[in-house]
Amino acid sequence: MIPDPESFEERTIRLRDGLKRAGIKVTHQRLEIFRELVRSGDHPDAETIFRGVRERVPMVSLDTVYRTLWLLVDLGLISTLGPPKDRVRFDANTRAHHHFVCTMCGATRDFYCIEFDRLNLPVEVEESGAVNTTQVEAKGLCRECAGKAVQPSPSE
Amino acid sequence: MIPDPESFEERTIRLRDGLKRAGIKVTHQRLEIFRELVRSGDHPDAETIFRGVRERVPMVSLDTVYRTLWLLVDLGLISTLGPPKDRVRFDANTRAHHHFVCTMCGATRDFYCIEFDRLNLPVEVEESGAVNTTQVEAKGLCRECAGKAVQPSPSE
DNA sequence: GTCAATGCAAACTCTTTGCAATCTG
DNA sequence: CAGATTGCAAAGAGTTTGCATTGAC
Repeated sequence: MIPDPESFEERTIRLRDGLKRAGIKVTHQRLEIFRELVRSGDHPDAETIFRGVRERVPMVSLDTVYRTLWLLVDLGLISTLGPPKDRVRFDANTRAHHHFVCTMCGATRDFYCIEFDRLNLPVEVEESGAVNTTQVEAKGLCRECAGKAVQPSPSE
Repeated sequence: MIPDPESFEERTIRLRDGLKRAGIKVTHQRLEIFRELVRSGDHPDAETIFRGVRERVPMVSLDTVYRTLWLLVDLGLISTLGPPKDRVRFDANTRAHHHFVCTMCGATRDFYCIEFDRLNLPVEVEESGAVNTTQVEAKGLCRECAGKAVQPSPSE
């Protein structure tokens, strides 16, 4: 089982480093919020992180959790699942299919590829649960956004 | 280019059929909301669908759009992107990785597979945009949910 | 000591719900 | 015609913001 390519300690150091490099203060709350997120195997929402952090930092408030998480997203130290700040989106396609997702605008288009419908997964995945289907998400810039050609803030 | 395995007309018929079979009335609004969703190549949120439908059914209201969309989701005629009714979820893992997602509780765990990081895509995908990375989402039941062993309503 | 960061509470946005009027089958 | 469905408006949830106090550097 390969749970993590980076240890807990390594990640904490990476966080401190990332914050300092951006000239941002390393507070107790930020550390604990990040650690709570790292510790959680699945990918929790803000409220779940909040509850976890509160056990060690009882004074922490939910809005600090939100602010910290978005700060870390902006710094590229963490990310969100799916398009950032999602509203619910709907899909009229009930067939097995895959998605092209624009990382800029979030536009998502279907494509088909039978091979992708049931990919051969690494054995460790079985530890998480029983897989029924696989779906590929191809991420990139859609034509419209590529046309705009406005590079978002390059982080490095 | 294989834009759609099913034509617009076929899908409309499928909708009528699905509604009737469930003993649910086929209203003008439901038809138009569904058609608007089918027409849209990317996967719109409720408000976008609302704006589109309103051009042809000016009286339609946003809450009807929501109600209809969730109705169709319940009937299995459409689906949502990502876990239904999502809050924003966060990911502390900045490395290339893939996800196991539980279709029941939404728990999402990372796994690693270098082959999946850059899959060979069908050529038509290029029409949507320039792909940078590929990410695999393996869907199934996590151990906890499998333990509960409560089968959700089997649709067929 | 200075200025960013926090906690609180109120605001905001997206989504859902209750009810009388309307429309489908 | 009966009962489901709609539109309206108001409520609910999740998330964000303004401001005085607290804490990191």
